[in-house]
Amino acid sequence: MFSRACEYGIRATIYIAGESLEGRRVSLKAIASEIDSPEAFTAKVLQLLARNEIIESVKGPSGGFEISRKNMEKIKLSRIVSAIDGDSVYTRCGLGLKTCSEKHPCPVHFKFMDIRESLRTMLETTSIYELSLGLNEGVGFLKK
Amino acid sequence: MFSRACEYGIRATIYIAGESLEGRRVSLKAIASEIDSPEAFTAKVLQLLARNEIIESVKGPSGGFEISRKNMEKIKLSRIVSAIDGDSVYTRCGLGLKTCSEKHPCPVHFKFMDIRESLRTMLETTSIYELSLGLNEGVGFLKK
DNA sequence: ATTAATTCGGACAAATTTGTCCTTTATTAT
DNA sequence: ATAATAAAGGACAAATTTGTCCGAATTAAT
Repeated sequence: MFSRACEYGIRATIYIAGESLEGRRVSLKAIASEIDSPEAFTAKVLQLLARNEIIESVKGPSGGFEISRKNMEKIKLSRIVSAIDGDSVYTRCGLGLKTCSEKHPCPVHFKFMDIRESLRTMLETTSIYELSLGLNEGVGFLKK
Repeated sequence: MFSRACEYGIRATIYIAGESLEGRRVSLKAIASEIDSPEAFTAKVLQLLARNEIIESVKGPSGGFEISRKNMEKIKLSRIVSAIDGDSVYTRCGLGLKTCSEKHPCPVHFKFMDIRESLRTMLETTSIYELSLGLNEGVGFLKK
């Protein structure tokens, strides 16, 4: 569904949000450890998210990553997915046809339409804030 | 969603089915041309499908690939997907967690559940036959 | 000012996926 | 039997994704 990079990105963002809600800024090291991802690779993903203004990064001692309450409410899952994987999840034909459309559908076009559409809706309406809520109450997990 | 190999595999199988319905066995060359895929790579995918008894292959002059009417009705999309991509589409956690489950859910688990489930249902109920029907009437397309 | 902590960014490396080429094997037709 | 045709299969190559390493830049604390 999503690339590894994207999975890490979503997990990292949710974790950062959870900590930000408690007033804590978190380091790369802590993030990679908490979401169980390779540190250096995760750094790249975080850079990308920061450049896309999904999270904020602060250099230097006591630096790290954070996300404002306002942003975690405003930013939806779809923003992260687009930033990392592009829009292929939404637009790519199920069978990989370049020109697939209502007017020129591949054989599975109408079968996939509803599923793709509900995925899109879900991604576009689910906020980071919402996803971070369960975390501190131990309802949702980001690793084993 | 699916790998390239899987996309080619589905397109190829649907094409073969469409031709088999008209009593024609088709060559690798014809398949690759008709579904607009790289020939040698498509050959590998077809081998895999044949080994999984999704299609039948015949060597020698006037050989090629075909699929019986009975099989195209019996075989569902899910068989092709499993054969080529494995079952990750069904089982892999949306965020890539090894241990995600109802009891130990990732933050998007319940958001994804319905979508994943309807995808599974769709794949498990859609037959090759069904998908090949539109083809010869020009309703569905396998390339531009 | 110096040092230490931390992200940034570039270059590289490994793994996986995608794709090609060529020889072998099976089958048909002559 | 022989030749021609087509898939099978192995080895290799290219592209992409995933992952690592290390020095540079920035910032905070002393």
